[in-house]
Amino acid sequence: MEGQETPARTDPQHSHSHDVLTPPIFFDLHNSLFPSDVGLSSLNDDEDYMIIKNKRNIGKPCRFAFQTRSEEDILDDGYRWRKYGQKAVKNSNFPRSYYRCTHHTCNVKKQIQRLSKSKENGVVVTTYEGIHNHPCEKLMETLTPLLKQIQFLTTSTHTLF
DNA sequence: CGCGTTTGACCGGCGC
DNA sequence: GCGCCGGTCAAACGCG
Repeated sequence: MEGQETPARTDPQHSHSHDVLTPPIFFDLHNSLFPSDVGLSSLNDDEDYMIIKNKRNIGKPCRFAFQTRSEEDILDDGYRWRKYGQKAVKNSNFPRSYYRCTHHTCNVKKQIQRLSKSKENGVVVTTYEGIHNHPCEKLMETLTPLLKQIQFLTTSTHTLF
């Protein structure tokens, strides 16, 4: 077929690229924000982010989360992760997976949750917890497109720190 | 054989 | 106190 004008596939450069949809939302110890609830709440009432407060997270390291759109669940952030759990969550068709950084002495964790409710099909919520105490393995060039998207979104919209 | 995933058990917090 | 729900453990398994 040489007249392929509208193949059903999405856009080029895509299959394992992630388009960043939201700026990273930071969660610190003081205002007790839960990024995983961001994904859940946008699942529940299909609305904007609903901030869930007054849960105890004393001693929890800081977290941040953002959404991307991709066919793949895992976005390559340059670190190596080992999966240590997967759970079905309420009001979601897709399970949530739990990853830990493979470096010993580094206990950074992340959650990956795909949301399928509402029209937001193919949106993945990635939540990071903690700060790496070792350098990234991959070259920075491979991460630059992703970082540029995040930086753009951070500066062009108002975020809460 | 080393390393990562899978998967059910387990556990602790929270609400009723 | 009990049951639901989310997070973690760990043994078995898979794969290079």
